[in-house]
Amino acid sequence: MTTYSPSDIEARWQAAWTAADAFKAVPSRDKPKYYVLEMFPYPSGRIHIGHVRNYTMGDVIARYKIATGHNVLHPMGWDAFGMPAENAAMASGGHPRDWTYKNIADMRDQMKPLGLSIDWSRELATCDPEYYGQQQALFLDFLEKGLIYRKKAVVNWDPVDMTVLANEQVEDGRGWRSGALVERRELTQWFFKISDHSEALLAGLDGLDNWPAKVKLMQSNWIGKSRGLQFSFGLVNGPEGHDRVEVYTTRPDTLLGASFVGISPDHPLAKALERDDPEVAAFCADVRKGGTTEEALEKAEKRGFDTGLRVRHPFDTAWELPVYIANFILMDYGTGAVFGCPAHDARDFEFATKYELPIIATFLPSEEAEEHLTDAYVPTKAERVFYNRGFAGEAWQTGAEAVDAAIAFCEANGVGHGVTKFRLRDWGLSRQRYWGCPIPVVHCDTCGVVPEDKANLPIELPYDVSFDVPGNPLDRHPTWRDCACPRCGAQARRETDTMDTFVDSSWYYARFTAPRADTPTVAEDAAYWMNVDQYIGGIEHAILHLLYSRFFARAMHMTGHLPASASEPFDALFTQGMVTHAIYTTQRGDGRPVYHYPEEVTLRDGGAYLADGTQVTVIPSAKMSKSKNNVVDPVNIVQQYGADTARWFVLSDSPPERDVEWTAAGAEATSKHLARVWRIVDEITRSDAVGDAAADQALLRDMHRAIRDVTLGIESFGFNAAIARLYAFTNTLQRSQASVAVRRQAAMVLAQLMSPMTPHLAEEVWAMLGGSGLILNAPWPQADAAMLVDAEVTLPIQINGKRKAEITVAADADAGTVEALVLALEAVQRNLDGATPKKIIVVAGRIVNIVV
RNA sequence: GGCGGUGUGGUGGAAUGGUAGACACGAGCGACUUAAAAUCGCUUUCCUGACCGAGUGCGGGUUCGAGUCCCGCCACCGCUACCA
Repeated sequence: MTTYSPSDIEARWQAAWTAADAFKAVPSRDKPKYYVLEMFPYPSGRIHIGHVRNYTMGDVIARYKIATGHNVLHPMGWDAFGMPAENAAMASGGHPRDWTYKNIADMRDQMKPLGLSIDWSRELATCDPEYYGQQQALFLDFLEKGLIYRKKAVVNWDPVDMTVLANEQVEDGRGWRSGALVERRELTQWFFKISDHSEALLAGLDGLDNWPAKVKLMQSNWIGKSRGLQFSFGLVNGPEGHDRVEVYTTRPDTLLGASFVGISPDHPLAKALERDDPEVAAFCADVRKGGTTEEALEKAEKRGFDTGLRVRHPFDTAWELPVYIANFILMDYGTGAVFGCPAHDARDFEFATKYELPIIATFLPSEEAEEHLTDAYVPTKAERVFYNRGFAGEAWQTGAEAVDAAIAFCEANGVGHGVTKFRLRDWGLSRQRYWGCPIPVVHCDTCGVVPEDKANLPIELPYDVSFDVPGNPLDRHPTWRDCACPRCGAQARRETDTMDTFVDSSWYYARFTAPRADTPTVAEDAAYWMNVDQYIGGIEHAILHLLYSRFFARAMHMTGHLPASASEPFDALFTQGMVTHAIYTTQRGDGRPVYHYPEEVTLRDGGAYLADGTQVTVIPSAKMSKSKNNVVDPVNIVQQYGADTARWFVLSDSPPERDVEWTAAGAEATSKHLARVWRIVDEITRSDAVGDAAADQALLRDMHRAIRDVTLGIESFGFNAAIARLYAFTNTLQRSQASVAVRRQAAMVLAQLMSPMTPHLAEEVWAMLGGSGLILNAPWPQADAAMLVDAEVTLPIQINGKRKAEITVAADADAGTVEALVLALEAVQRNLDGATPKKIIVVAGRIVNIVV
């Protein structure tokens, strides 16, 4: 062979790894274990370049850990349940199962050429009965432990598709697929009691030192802990059965600024009024109909309905406040009722202005400040303000102090009590769909809701279903639904709801430790492999997936499926950025955009043009999207340049947490660089040059520095920095006049340092240079500390902070010596121009600064 | 609205408070070649012929020394949202 030929090299080394069973993970006490996991993919049918980046990062870590003597677990699976499979079945008449397994096979075929160090013997799909049967076992254990319960809940119901929709599937009040107006329906559904663990899930974040602060913050905001006062207003003229309105507030210090009470249209009191008053009913119906999208809410005007009811202020029974039903009050937060304090809340201010309600300031920025407000005054709680209508604490205090004082005062005076609330609500897991894990319970007329016997698991999805009629096919299946009650044996009905697919992904990391076991986990294996040492995935899963997984790990511990030490299952988390690509667009005559494929566009003179010379607008760094014609298909890239080029490119240039832009020129350049490495090595194998000792030393010194820098780069997820360093080391090697023996040694180290990123080329080069065995198993090179120390250092010399000269001195020269040498320099004397230095700062090995 | 992040050459981006622009892309020049491609070498922040000088979004500050720390703005991006 005379040139670098990736297709040949890559196939050969992948076969060698497979033959050696190189990635099979087997527990062993000889080495420390290391579990690296990338978020598993949804089997859409095509891998995306973003997957390549995600899995390459995991692979770099995995291969580096193998080289540093770890026993590595690096598994792969498929998040295989979910709507797209059913949508495909509805659209083209196939079966979700066939569609899914076909996609899995296709994607596996696309992934294998990437040469990832995956233990494929542990592969699983969440739609395998082997997997979801164990998930059903978990469900039953959770149910028994009280971690799951049933309650009525309002859902978005699509009357045409006869299905429940997630919030994000509702667009402008209509179902995203059917376009039908979505109704709010109350259904009895299953819930995980995740809210019981709010405090623990919040506190647990503190220990996650190797998680991005951003993700922890997002979770913390989502859990939403708040401290406030809950109390009730006495109703003066309430309807039958209603003598008070319970409210929750985080600002009890503003109680004397109350000017109205607002209740949600879904509040029991509103519902009571609705029954007798058509006007109230009309208002509530109108509000409920309003769009639920963010934009609609943003623009929605504050609207209220004066019920005519009055409440008494808790501090002054003569003081009465009106009760409004208002469109901006949510039933499912707090108590579904608030007291409005227009002076210190923007929403209440807008509302009060519209309905001409009093605006009473309770605190002001200063004692002299104007009491009449033109806008809500809402400083942060940490700010110290003057309470002109304070009732607890000092006149001058921070909002936080005032809240604490107000709660204490109210409790002492029998007005409500301080409470801690969480925003986090219980996790509804019921989905009225076919392609999901069946909920293993039975409805019996005599026994009620009865859990299935574990012996009957898995409750398998029936294959003989059709999607030609809207609704859940399980609901109308002729036989599957009918079963015997596990308790009394009488004829009963199976639950036809299936589980939210977030359930599937909440414990797969644990299942990977014993993927074929006939229990959800095996204590021994879980104890050995857990926790995940490094988890890698997209920031889009920062909240739900990671929070649910943390909850599941705790619940699995409570039910004996995981050790307590695995309650926080992911020791370290890394969230990687996307791979983007420019969009090329021109305008049609009617002004609508036309998107062009990258291969149709030529770049020249700083502009982009079509073949006919039309100038093209370039939108850089856009998310890849089929409709914008800017998707780069990894399969094409691997065919054209090889997997090593794709892997190297997605890691280079940009820091891993940031987006990286795929450019054809960049891929081309990467490929050339890898070919250059191959050529350098090829030349070394045919050379017999005798170098000089100085060149040998210089090359070896840079080699040891490269070992240090690349090792640090990989360990700190600085893959782009590691790659930059490898370029530099390659340049040094190429230009080196060192002897063949030393250049061979340097080239072998280069191969090792490159091996996590470009494993195939590394193996090839290693073999060419006469390395023994697989480079994969060769121990990671160690930097020799003695080679990292220079005898001399070059220091920049600044005068008043401006660089004016430099000096090379012995590395261990003391400050006095350096100072004398510096002052003697002609360049320094010239720049000083006769002035006397006031002070000379010598930072050893760094810099000299002369102050005049 | 809230929370968070980011602003550095033509481009992607480097820089434990210590020589700003590593490394790469692109561009330019040269060598090799009949020629091109490939390859190799050199140049490439701005101003200047060169020196000098200026320079990390803008304005201040701390420091012997600031891209980095602090204060106040501006712009862009992400997440989140009537959460009482």
